[in-house]
Amino acid sequence: MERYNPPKIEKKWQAFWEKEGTYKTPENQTGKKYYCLVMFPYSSGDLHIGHWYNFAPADIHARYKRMNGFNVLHPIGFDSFGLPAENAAIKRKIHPHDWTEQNIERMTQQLKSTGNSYDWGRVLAASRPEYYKWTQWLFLLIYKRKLAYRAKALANWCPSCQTVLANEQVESGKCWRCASEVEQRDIDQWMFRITEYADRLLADLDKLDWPSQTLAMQRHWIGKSEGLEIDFQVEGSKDTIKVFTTRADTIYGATFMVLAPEHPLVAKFLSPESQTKGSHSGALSDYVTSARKKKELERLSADKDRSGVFTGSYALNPLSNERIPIYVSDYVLMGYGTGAIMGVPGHDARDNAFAKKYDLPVKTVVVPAHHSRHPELVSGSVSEIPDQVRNDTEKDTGPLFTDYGNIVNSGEYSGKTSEEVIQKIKEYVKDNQVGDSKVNYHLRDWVVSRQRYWGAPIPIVYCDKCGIVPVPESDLPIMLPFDVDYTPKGTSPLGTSPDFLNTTCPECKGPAKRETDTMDTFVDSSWYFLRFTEPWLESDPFSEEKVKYWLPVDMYIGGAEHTVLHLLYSRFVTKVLFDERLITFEEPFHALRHQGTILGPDGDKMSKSKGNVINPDDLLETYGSDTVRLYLSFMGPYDQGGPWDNRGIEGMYRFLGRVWTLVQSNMAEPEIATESPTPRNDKGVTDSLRIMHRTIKKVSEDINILHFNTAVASLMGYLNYLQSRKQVTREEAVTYLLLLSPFAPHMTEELWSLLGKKTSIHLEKWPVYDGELIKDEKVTLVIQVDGKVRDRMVVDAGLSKEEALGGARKLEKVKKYVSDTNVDKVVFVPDKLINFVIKI
RNA sequence: GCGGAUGUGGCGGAAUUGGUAUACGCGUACGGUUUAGGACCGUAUGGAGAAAUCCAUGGAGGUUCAAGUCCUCUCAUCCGCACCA
Repeated sequence: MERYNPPKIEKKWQAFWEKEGTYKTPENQTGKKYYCLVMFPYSSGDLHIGHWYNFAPADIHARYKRMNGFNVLHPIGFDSFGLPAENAAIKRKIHPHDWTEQNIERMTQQLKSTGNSYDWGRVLAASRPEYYKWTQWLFLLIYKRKLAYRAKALANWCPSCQTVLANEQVESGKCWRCASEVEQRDIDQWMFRITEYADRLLADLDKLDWPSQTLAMQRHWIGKSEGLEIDFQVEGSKDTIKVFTTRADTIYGATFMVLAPEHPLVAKFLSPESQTKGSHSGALSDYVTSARKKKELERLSADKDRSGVFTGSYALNPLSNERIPIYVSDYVLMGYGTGAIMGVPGHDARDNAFAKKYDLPVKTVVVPAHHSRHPELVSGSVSEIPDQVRNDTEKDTGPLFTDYGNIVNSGEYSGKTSEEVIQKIKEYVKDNQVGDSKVNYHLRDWVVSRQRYWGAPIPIVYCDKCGIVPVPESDLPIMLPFDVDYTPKGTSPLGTSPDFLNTTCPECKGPAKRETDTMDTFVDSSWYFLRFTEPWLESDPFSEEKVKYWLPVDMYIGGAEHTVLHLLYSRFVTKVLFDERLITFEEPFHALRHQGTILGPDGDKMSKSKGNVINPDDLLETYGSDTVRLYLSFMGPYDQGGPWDNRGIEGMYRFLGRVWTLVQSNMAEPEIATESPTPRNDKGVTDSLRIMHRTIKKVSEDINILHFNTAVASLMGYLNYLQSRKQVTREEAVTYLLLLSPFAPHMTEELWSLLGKKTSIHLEKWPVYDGELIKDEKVTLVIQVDGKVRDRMVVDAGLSKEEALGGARKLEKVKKYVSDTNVDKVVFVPDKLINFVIKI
């Protein structure tokens, strides 16, 4: 018998599969389908252990589905546009295109060495014209539907790299690359109107089989909040200040107003005519200037210290008619709501802190509901929650109470609940035209333009006569020019290519200039799952018929870091395509799972500086892909990850070695190497048959729900059994190899062929278990007295209560505690336990 | 602060509907095999105790004949978001 030599057999079978097209996606679109997708990797040129952990278990799942008769689509591709290519280009003096293609080449080799069952005929790369042509098409479609627009928007700007940064490239206010402080700049940007889909994106989350934390994060990101917009009149002026509030019930507690420094009215207060009114204008002007200059980081870190300034003006509360001072403070953000708030220090923590700092009055208008029987509170005759009716927590917070409760000190509204008063005030402001209902979202429109080279050019032309003109679809792709100066200089590199920049207007044929920004790479990845259904298609981005068959994705597996952006953008794009009637579904990913994070052996996050990085290429050389796949499956729950254990992987190698030996020892004994089913003995089902069918059941169910660790444990248990018996029938060997084949595709293929099989094990049918054969004939009955285990009895399954009791009472250990007279009652759970409950 | 999770041997972790806690692997110990080491095979392995037994699933209560599992409170760790009015 040859020794188990993974490098040799793995290369052999990888070549075989490629030659035979073993994993080619079936073209017939009849029968059940299964689309198993992993998040296509960025073409970094290095397949790290995190990729393996994402891809190998996903492949195990896909293989299982394939063997269960599904038409499986399990593709791979490259998310190959993006900033690192430009950085590499500058650093290594190699063109981003060449760098990217080299990386794709190298990663392809690495991916092939995993043994994953990809259909290599379907590889796509976002940076290739045949793909980005259709990304541009998508842009045009979104533009046509009036969901793309150009507007000034604040962008993260790195003054050192001279470029705009995406939000995810800003780490606590600093550039991820050079750690310079990031500035906010107003730049003309292309935006997608994702906010128009906010409600649908929120509502449809309920349809999805996604991890709860992912759903929660998307809900939070969309951040729907329902409230009222209410107008406050500025005293002695025609101006009104509109505020947004979700707590209209607290309006009688408003003792001041706050405007964001960027609020349009602030400029008015600074105007010469206003300045004559008071002495506040100098301070106001200084404050506003400094607040506007403040960098993102400072504003964020200023959360403890409330700063602000009085404008000198007053506003009138539309309900109470009270006169309240107007302040400016940067704790109010222009970007949310109306950029103005009513300050309710009795019932909002931030307003409370502000009031304390500037010595503004705090007024209690809501009291906890459990004090509602306190007559003074109900009548509204006290201005604060009396100490004697406060509980300990409330005493700590002083006059601050932020929950809903009962309304006091609020005129005709006193004595009602918060909910009732919110409703009443809504009616009041509508009737009197001082406000209306309003829904706000935290979700912002998606800024899709990037002032960078390595991305898909935005297919727009600027013409002096015709304005913004979309490029006709027939002119796509707008090729990314090769010969440009892509060193960062503050404007888009595409502008340095005159051939690219200068064009003719598609409408008037006059001279025009192209848009020089490229698209956010998240646009590339927002639709790639559709393209996989027919990546070679030249006439369209996808065929409606193929997409109808394959989509939505049945199982989407990838890192939790894409929980918000990629997954939200893909959902948005899918809904746009649905509205255009190009597809028939509204959600792209039916089931979603995230693999956990693998930590270094020391339990820390892997990093080069800590030297705790596990390199899969080294593992491959030592143990082979099958061992790595098995280890990744076995190390723990898939969504949990955890520290790498160098000794653990040794155990997996040993396990495979034992399988290797055991299956081959069977072949040396032809007399038991029969393919006929294991015979039943006279008594019925043999142990070996029962254990086999139980293993089939357990492994099948576990792979189906991605519980790879317990599936492997059960395969190990079965192996231990077979090994203890010291002989294996051919049927057992065949079944064992089939069950193991998704985990260890190379070794099982080798042993399969050594068993004399001529076709690939991976195209075989998955074993089916027989429910009748897994039932026990003998069961262990647990005998408890007062809930404590005292003994056990092995009995025939289905034994009656009477018989079981009779047997149990004869046991010595039971007799010690149980007499004929001291039993209060007996609990009997068939085939499980007897519990004697003793009289007290 | 808000949201989502997790807590079980020396370690990674198992455990349908509440019903044998610690499957499987790692490590360790002893034995076998081997010229030796490694590899391999076998046995044992939660803690205390001579034993009978008792104690153990972060902690404290509760429900139940019975709780890792259900309920209440609490502590710790991880992740995400965060001046969102």
